[in-house]
Amino acid sequence: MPKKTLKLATFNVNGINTRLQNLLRWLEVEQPDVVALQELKATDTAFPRAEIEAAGYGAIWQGQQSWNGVALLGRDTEPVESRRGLPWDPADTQSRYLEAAIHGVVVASLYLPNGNPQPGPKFDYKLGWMQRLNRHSRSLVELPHPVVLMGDFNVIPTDDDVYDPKSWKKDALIQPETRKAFSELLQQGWTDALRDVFGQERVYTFWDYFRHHAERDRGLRIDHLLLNRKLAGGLKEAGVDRWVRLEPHASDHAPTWVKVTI
DNA sequence: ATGGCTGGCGACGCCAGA
Repeated sequence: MPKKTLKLATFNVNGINTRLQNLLRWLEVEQPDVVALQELKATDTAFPRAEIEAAGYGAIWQGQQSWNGVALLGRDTEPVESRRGLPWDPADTQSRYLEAAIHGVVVASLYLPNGNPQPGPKFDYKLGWMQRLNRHSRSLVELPHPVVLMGDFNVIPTDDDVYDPKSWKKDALIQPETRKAFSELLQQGWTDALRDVFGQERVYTFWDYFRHHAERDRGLRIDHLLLNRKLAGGLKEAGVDRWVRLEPHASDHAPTWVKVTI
């Protein structure tokens, strides 16, 4: 079968309705084939289905009032849903995980809990969620099909992934327990695509709204695309559409992507 | 060491984000 090239992207939109024009403009300019969205901050009925369809994308979503919410988009195709929510905790009602087959790739859109303040119950929830993710991901990494886990992981993997590690010392995103859980996930056999492509070079995906951090490129790398063995062999390029972060009324995250052949 | 910014909720201040 002839190989095809796909652009797979993840974007924490920080409110899909608040930032719909930013999202639509990015889709039009960059034309990704597969998109994972996080932080919809919208209920299921408030999802802007018509506008997304008019832009040329099929979509599935898992909304929630006020917070969280994840979605998957396929350019000129309807995602085929394979999972909604992580297994093993029926009491967890937060909308943070959605999985589907799109253009021949198994794709997860995940919004890992922030976990602040730490220590405390929110940090415990984060670590528990990571344990469940790692348990579920073991069933995906060795699949003979291409698989990508992408989203806002809320993990700063190393001190090279933050403009100033000292100022984030107490943050849940940088704690040893957080990093250990993420490292254990990678050790299952996942490829951290941005780090693989950029090597030692600095690359960020999030810049907070304070002190003109976006313009000064003082950011964090917390949005990740993890490729299973089958997909990692086809990794060609990776990048961050930082221009989206510099637009008026922007999300605090930028779209982060890979180009792969399958 | 702290607070700086932004948005949702629902009624002006509080919470959550990272």
